[in-house]
Amino acid sequence: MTPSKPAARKPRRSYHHGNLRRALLDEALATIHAVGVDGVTLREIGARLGVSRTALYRHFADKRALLTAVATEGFRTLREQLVTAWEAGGRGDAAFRSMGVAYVRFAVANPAHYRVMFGGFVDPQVRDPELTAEAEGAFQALVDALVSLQHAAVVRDDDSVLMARHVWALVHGVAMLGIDGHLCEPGAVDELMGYAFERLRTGIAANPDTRPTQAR
Amino acid sequence: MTPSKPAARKPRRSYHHGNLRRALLDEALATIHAVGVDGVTLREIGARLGVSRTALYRHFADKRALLTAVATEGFRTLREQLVTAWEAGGRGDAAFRSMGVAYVRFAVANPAHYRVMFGGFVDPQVRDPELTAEAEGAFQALVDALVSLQHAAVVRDDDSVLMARHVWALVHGVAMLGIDGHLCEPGAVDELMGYAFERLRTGIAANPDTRPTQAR
DNA sequence: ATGAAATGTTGACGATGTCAACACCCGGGT
DNA sequence: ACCCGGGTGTTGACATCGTCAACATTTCAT
Repeated sequence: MTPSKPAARKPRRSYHHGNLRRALLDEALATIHAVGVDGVTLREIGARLGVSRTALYRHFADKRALLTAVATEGFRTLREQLVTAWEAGGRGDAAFRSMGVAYVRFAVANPAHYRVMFGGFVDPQVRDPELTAEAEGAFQALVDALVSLQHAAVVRDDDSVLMARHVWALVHGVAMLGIDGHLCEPGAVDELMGYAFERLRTGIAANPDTRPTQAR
Repeated sequence: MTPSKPAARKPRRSYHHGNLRRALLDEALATIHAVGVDGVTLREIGARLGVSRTALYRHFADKRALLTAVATEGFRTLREQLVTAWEAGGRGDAAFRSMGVAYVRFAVANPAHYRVMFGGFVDPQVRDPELTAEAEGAFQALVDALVSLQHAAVVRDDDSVLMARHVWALVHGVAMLGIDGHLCEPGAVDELMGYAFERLRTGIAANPDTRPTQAR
């Protein structure tokens, strides 16, 4: 590509690093956040940690495995923020909305990281089991909240998953459009989220008659 | 990365190629479709066209410019397919749903191309004007359809844009989740689309009273 | 203490994007 | 008819990158 930076080196006392795997993940994430995923270079990351290029190969199979691990951690963080928003918001209607806001905020605040999670850097067709598990964990936070919201209504599990997917697709779409600059006017993301959740709210607990399956 | 293919060369009679720019775009798109965007190599593409690497630089500033052009064409064909679905479907309720299906179908049928359009391969922060225009054209197809659907109701323009963005985020989210394998069960994408559009339908033309003005 | 396993290093290789310098070819002005 | 300028394609070279093989060092179990 284009030129490169001088790469600050950091010495280290012992031959072994201590916890290189952890440090590699942190450094990779920092780099992704700073200059995007294309700026991630095994040599540069190694240099920054005062370690040689290829040291990484004792902890990850290859570059993609590193990015997969970063993506996995992203899903974990995302789930934590979703759960926090849900619980801090009082596990009610407003809390659910607040989950959605937290989701989009995570994506917009860490666009490059979010892209690593969803941008196909990871997954040609073989899905990493840890990544899949963590991604499903984040999704489960949505499902749990929805189920909790509907405790009064009689709903089949399938419907909860479907609703959660609906919400997921929506916030994911808003996040992606936001990241890609398709909602460039200031406040457009928030406005859209407000509109979408208002639309959503009028159907989750209140109107079982608008459900297609008619579960009553 | 890993190995590579022998790269079929194609001779050519005249020194000049004729329409290399067009051929480069087609070949790039074919490669993207076949092996993904990481498989796109200037050398390989050149070889396939019976032309030397760097020939590309007479038609595009660099690799990214090529991908940007591919993304631009993606938005153009997407818009065409959306408009076709809308018109062929009779410009009514069903046609609108059919637009959504067409959108998701385009993404799922051409995942790698779709990723080039949205995956941030293009846009560090500087948005290409042609790309932006074409993307807005595709979005406009949604807005137009929505406005047409609401010809009876009294709606401000802002609301139409907002609704269109809502729909866009939704189908974009469904498409992305589908592409990324987060909806892996067969039929999950269609099921989700059905559910989401059922939800959508009950609010576009019918219920002006569910607009966000009043709470609860 | 000793050998094995874990961890880190160096050297090398092929592939890639890109630049500079050069070669070819077509069309318009004389 | 000439020629010559700009558009188009080529070759050579370079820096960078991911990765492998072979080697060095450290840690740990016995």
